[in-house]
Amino acid sequence: MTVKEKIMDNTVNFFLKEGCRKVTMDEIAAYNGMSKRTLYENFTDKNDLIRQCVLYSNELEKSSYLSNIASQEDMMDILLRGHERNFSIDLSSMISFMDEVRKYFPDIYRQTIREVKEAHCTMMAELLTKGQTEGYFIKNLDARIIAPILSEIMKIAAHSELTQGREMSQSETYKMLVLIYFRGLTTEKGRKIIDEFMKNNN
Amino acid sequence: MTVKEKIMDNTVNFFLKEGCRKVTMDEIAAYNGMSKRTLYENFTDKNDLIRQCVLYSNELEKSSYLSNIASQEDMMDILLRGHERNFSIDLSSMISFMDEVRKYFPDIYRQTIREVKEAHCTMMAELLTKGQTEGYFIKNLDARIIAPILSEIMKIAAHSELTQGREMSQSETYKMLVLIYFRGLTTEKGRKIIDEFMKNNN
DNA sequence: AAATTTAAAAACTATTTTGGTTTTTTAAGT
DNA sequence: ACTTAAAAAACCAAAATAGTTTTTAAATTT
Repeated sequence: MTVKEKIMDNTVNFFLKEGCRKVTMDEIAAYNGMSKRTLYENFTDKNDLIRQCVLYSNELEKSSYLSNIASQEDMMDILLRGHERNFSIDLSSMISFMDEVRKYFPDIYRQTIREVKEAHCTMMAELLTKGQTEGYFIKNLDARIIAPILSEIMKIAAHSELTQGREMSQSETYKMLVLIYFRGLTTEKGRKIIDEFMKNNN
Repeated sequence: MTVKEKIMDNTVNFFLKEGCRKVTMDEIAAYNGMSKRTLYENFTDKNDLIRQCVLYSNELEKSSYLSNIASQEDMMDILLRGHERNFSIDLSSMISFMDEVRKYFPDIYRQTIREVKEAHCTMMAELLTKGQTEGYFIKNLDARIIAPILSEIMKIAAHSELTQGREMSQSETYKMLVLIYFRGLTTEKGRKIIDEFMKNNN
């Protein structure tokens, strides 16, 4: 891991905790245990830093995805394991980070986040197709429509007012939202596995 | 239909088209073909007008729902017919109207829209339960969780950036989002009907 | 141990952002 | 049409912050 990567790895976490708008370069330098000078030797300015952090976290996600695919695992395993991970981590901080970028760094948003989203949709589409060829999902689905819907659905559980003021947990909501949607995509074969999973996880 | 109801009926449409924030009382009076004086004889102020318009449109929806229920129709018919209507009307204007109320008339939002939403969720929950007792939906579902999720899901199709910049229609998106989610809720019996419907509507 | 390199700390400036004030415009209500 | 209240815009001063430069300290090399 290069110095630059270390900085990005560190700073992404900082951004997720504190947001990127109100965080100052002094604070970032302090958080990384270095002087501003060193920071500026690695990144031309704050925009550059944020942009590269976004790209970096996308790379991490992508490589995790690739290793999942490469492992040639069963589609349903990938799905349910990913699902378990998704509602254990704090998706909402990532989402509000993204929202802040859109609002206060529109250039970065246009250039970077859009393509990150595209990448995400591409992954989803590939997974979907894999599931179809393995016989878990019904055939008459257009991946170009379903994939962005999936991205959107995942966002709601974390983001919306669904959980606020009600007596349901985020993981409960996530399950009923995402798992039920996936159940809607399944064939008999896939449904069995999801129903089994739900039986063991309620 | 009383004068007051006529005004509300008219003004709701106006609000849906133009929003309620920037529309002036002068414009509303003109739109209704009356003087401001007549308007103010029926509503104490703009807040009152907006509040009553919200309640009125909710009443309309509710009575349509009640007549559906009263007709003792098959659950799946209600669902699929309602679904067809939903993606033919312009849900998005209703949603942005609601958003404007939340933003600029928070008092009305707290007092009125919240209970409208509650009413909507109650209807959804009732429909869900009906569907369960009729054997279309799986049993192990908590209506208090599913109902608000359904409301939320319907919003996405109309509202989000899903349809923007992509080559898919809103109705296509709505179908793949809402119908697939419902499909996820179904038993064998309900699934047959949805699959039949999808076969005839693609 | 002196010299050299490296990076942190601190100091500094030039922009940006923010908070508060006044003026102007808009729109409610009579 | 008129009055009044409230919202928006324009404006300014003060604070905060990005980015640069200088100084200090510590590690490394010779």
